[in-house]
Amino acid sequence: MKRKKTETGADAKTKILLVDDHFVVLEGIKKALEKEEDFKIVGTATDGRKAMPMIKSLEPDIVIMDISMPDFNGMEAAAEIRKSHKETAVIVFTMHRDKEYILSLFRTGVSGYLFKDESLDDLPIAVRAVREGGTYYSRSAQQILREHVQALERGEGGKAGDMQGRLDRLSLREKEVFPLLADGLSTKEIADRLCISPKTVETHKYNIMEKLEVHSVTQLTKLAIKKNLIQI
Amino acid sequence: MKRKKTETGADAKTKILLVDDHFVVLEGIKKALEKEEDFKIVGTATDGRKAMPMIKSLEPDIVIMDISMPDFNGMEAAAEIRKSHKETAVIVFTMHRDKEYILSLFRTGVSGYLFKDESLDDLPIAVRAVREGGTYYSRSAQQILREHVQALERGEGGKAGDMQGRLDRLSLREKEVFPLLADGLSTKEIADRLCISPKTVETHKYNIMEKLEVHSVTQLTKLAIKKNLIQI
DNA sequence: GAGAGAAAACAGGATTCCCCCGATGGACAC
DNA sequence: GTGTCCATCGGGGGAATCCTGTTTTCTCTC
Repeated sequence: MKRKKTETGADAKTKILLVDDHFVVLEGIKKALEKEEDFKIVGTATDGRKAMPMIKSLEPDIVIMDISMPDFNGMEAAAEIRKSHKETAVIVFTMHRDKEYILSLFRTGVSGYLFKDESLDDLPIAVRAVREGGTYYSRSAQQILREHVQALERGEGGKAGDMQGRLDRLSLREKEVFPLLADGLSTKEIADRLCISPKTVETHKYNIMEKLEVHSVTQLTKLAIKKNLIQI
Repeated sequence: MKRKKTETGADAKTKILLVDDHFVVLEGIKKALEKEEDFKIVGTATDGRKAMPMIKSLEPDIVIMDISMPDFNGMEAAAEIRKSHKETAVIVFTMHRDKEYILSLFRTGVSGYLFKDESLDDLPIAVRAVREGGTYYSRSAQQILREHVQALERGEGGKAGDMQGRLDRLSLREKEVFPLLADGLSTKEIADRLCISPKTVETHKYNIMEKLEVHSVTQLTKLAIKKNLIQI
């Protein structure tokens, strides 16, 4: 994504949308970015679901978002954005140092990855890098990526990240049903929430269990906890 | 803790120490409090261990801190502060809505409890309430406390209300069935393993769910993980 | 632009399991 | 010996399960 010089004719400010379920984090990011004159925070949202229509209407250049959020998490949202709004770049800003996350989000094509417990000074730098069409992965994230590539080059990885691969193979809808299921909602409750038939939910459930090769909901729960899709 | 009118002679500003492992949260809190003229943020720390000497040297009136931090978490830090620095009040600012946490911290005598996903506007209000010697629990935290008190008044909780008490009340056989259940074994599998009828296992299951006041196996799973009865 | 493929939605139907209640017999209590 | 708790089992209705289908709508592909 190249810097937009349209709209105002001259250098338009980089439009940024913030997505995080904690207000305090939204405020913290705002504070770090507001002093930069070439940025403009066009909106904030507290989960992925609320963010999607805002991306459509506000057309931000960059979305900065967390991974763990209620209702439609960062993994799902990132995939959706990369699919439906290719002009919008995604910077992930999270506490999760999980290799699986970083690799998975790298594969879906997020442009940046920074950690909440690292300095905020990197954030404007990351935004500028991404605005110019580049990427910015924090030192730790980079290191994890590098180690993975090196492992692959040593031929250790052939089919590594086995479970993550299986998780990635879930369809969008399945990724939506999975955490609800793992959190203990009944077929009917999920059906009501998604406004579909219980029979459909059953089918999704069946397919999810097939794809993940598990045979009980509790294994699903443990998996979801491990992947931080639900909280304990 | 009454407002200090010492030191500067006139109305001294309320001295506040912030403790959170995420810089962005520290910045967010700063932003929410800096505009208040009667507050002064005297320092920040990223975990409980680093915070303790700062409390000793800076003598803050109020410490605002998270629960989950590396090295010396909020629970431990709160207890230590209440023990060694009685003049310093503690406000917990966290994402954890866990009843256990709230009750436990209430017992150790923290003065405030607020959630990260709720409005930041409450934070200055809480600080003022605590400064004047009062307490401030957010709506949700209050509700959880209230429910607990009401349960006690109904005589439901001799000493309980907390999950450990309920766990203790499980019979021997139930304690045996519980982890198997939580680990995802079917009724039949458990029956085979214990050499009893599936129907008996069902009854145990029913009673366990009653005693623990949960309504799905996944909640059982989460509980068992939390109590380290099964591995993820 | 025809065809292949995946995704999402739903239905049928046999089977099994789950939820809730009731019942029995043993142990220990006092 | 009457109470209380524990472990054991059964019944019945309703829900979930496991497959196997069908339909529609996309998106690639060639």
